[in-house]
Amino acid sequence: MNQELQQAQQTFIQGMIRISHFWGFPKAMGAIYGAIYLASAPLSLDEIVEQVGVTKGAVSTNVRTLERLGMVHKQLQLGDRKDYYIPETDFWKIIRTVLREREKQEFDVALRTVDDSLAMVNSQASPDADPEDAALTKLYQERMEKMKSFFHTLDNIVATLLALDELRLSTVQRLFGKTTTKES
Amino acid sequence: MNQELQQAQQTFIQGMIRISHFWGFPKAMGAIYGAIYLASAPLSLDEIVEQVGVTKGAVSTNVRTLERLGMVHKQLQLGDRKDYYIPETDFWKIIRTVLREREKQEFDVALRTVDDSLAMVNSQASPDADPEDAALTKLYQERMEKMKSFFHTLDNIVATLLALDELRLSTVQRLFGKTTTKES
DNA sequence: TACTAAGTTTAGTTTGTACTAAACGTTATA
DNA sequence: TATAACGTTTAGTACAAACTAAACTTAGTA
Repeated sequence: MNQELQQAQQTFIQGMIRISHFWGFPKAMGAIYGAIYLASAPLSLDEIVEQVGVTKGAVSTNVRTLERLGMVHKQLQLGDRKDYYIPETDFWKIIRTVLREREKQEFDVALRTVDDSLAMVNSQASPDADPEDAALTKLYQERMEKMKSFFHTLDNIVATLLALDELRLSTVQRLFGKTTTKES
Repeated sequence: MNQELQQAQQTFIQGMIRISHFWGFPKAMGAIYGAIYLASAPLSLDEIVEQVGVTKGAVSTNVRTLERLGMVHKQLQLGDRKDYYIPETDFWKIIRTVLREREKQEFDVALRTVDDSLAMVNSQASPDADPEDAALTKLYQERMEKMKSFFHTLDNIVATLLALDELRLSTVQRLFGKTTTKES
């Protein structure tokens, strides 16, 4: 590979590292995806090690996370014990998987926690002898209820996105400036 | 404050801690917002310290971040040197500020990095003597271009959200299940 | 002009987490 | 059945980031 290409690849991978880190994923994960994304052929674990410069162990775990998030796909070859990886290049698909695999659970937990604390307030046995407590109860109810319904709205938005099949998604794309769909 | 209310508050704050951590913010930040959000009156720094149980220094820096993100507002009182804080309770507003303050910059950086590496590929001086390099150049161009336009689309979506004023935003809310607008 | 009451800054510590190095399992091959 | 070629797991390390404790402003007050 000539110098310029190599440099372009390195810059690109640096970008992926930064993005990965920003979103709270391991930096190596971004680098690995970058390497796979710019590979002209499916990459084996050792080839990734070579290109990215982290140990096999780290690549092993990170590439597995990438697969769980639907960002890469394992490709086995008959008569070859190595695992090969190819990139998922449909970013809308990736977003949906990530939302399902990572965000959704955490949304649910957040929702549930607020629900729980609201339930605690509502289920107060004694009818607030202290007038100050009565006022506080009312405030808690209002504030928690407000956050609860906000989370519900978010949850609905995410659920809607997840329910959209690829065809419908292209509507979103058209709305906001179409992404090239042409595949290499 | 009676036992049940206190427990509800603690549960709620735990939830805020978790959410904060999940989104890559300091845990104390979530706790502090939780405390301010459930306060019946503006809280001073020392009151926050007392309720959340972290040192003044930490509260000072975290509360400043919260203010920058538009999640709380400083409220000064005449003849009182203390700073008091009240919560921003319009979550859509918060989302917009956070997008502007935090996400937007990072999006831009991501976009620029991909642009840069694509530029490197495009500006290759020599017209690829090696046919393998020529093929790789084409691949790089296609893949990088694809990601670039994806980021552009995302950028447009964010820009659109930021451009929406509150009135328009309520449309979004109505679409996906309305959030209580009533204020306490 | 010293003293107090506030918020901020900083040096040092703690802690969580990603990574390394190496041991480990497993499967194919000689 | 030993050896080699894989991927995985684990014990230990390194590092970044958040927090603590305390020094440092700054402004108002005795």
